[in-house]
Amino acid sequence: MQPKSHLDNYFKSAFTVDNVIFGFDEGELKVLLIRRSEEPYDNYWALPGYFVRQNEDLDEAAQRVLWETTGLQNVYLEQLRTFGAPARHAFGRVITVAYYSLVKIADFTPRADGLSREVAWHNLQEVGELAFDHARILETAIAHLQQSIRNRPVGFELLPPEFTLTELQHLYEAIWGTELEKRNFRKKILSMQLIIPLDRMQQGVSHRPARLYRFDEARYRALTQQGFNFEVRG
Amino acid sequence: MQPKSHLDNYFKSAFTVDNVIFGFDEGELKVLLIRRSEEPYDNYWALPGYFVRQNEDLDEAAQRVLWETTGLQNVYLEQLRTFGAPARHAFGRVITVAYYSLVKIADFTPRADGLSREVAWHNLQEVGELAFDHARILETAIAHLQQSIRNRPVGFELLPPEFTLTELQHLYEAIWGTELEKRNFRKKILSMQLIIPLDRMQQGVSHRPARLYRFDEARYRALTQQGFNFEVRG
DNA sequence: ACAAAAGTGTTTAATGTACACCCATGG
DNA sequence: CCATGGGTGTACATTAAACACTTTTGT
Repeated sequence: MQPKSHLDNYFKSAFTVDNVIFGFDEGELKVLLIRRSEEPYDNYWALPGYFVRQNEDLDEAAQRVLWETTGLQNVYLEQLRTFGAPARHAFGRVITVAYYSLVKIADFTPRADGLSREVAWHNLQEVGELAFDHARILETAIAHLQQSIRNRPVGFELLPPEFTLTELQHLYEAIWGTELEKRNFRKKILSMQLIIPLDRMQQGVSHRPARLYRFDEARYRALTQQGFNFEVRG
Repeated sequence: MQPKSHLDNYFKSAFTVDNVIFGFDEGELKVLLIRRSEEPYDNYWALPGYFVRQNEDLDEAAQRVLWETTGLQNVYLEQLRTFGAPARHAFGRVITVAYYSLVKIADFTPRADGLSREVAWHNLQEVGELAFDHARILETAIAHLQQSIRNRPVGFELLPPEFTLTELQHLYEAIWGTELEKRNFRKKILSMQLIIPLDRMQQGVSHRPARLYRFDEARYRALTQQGFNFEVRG
């Protein structure tokens, strides 16, 4: 590093990452929030996030901070957008890079950690006031998710490796807040030939067990490069 | 401001904005680059960008910096993505918020300003080595543009207020690098009822003058809120 | 045998695709 | 009167949308 004096004034900012973790469980779309244990906004519900360290890449930081605030690990995170209004943080200039993700709640047991008093899944409708500009970040994330699931198979990256068609359908329904027609949904999804039927079946349900499928990632990459457009409509 | 000592270490970063300005002229898609007049990467071609001031919002900064480096003003800019690899800047930790835009080249006369030696439009194919990670930022912007023009009427926000259908079609063709069928393109665009035919015609062309249209922004907002999906295919 | 969700096919409507000619203007 | 791009309609193929019943399993 060889700082130049006329630039010194610029090296006085901090930046954070904030994670919007959508959880999908029993057909419900939820968001993971922490209750803060630090000023400012001590005790408020907030998105799990914290400062990025000097030698850390943004994606890494998002992973680490999520781990430190909620105990969640190895979550697929995607950068959403950066929020940087000058007065958004009381302690100085802090811009935040927002990430978002969608995980299957059953796979994760979040717990409060050093940087939070409490961690909980909240129904999207029941989110009250949030710290900082987190309400706006959350809105942006919801809008982005609804858009992006339309044209890219986001769902597959976020569902468990093996899933049933009904689970996949419920995911779309939860995100869009609409109902889809079972036969048409299946026809459309299967016609893309992007998911592979497995020999395994659902276990331990008290009705006819559904077939499990997995996403054909190799084929998806190949098709995408040829200009293929994955598209599911609401 | 009431800085807390245990957080002081975090307030040592700087952030910049970098603008990917796509220009559209005579059916060609180009990108606006500056030749830097400062270390690091003195003399290299780069995206127009600079440090964000302490009391400036990000969107504002993008506008200002574009003005200072190229003389361009009132350009529609949209946030693209933030790049923050720890070693991407030699003088310290600098993350950059990338913006992108598409302007009609004829409307703007960029000129070198205080922060650049030279400003020029480059064909996308003829961009050589760039400063910092700007090549990667440019790639990301291209991919994003190709995607986003599919589902949102980005073109309208970026074309001049009055345009012909052929201009609109050329825009799509330039971005996707494909040819579109004239009749079908028109049918599709007109069937959305999102553009309004004007009484005015093109002037000073040595062939039948084309009708001018303008985008119906109010109707677009109304439809979008009802879940309407603008879609044009390549 | 019943409850509960899985799974499947066909008809109709809407949309996309391919294609060729006349029109208005300037030079 | 010629060159140039503007503008249009129709037939055919593909895709979306609507809709009801049979199958498999656990209890």
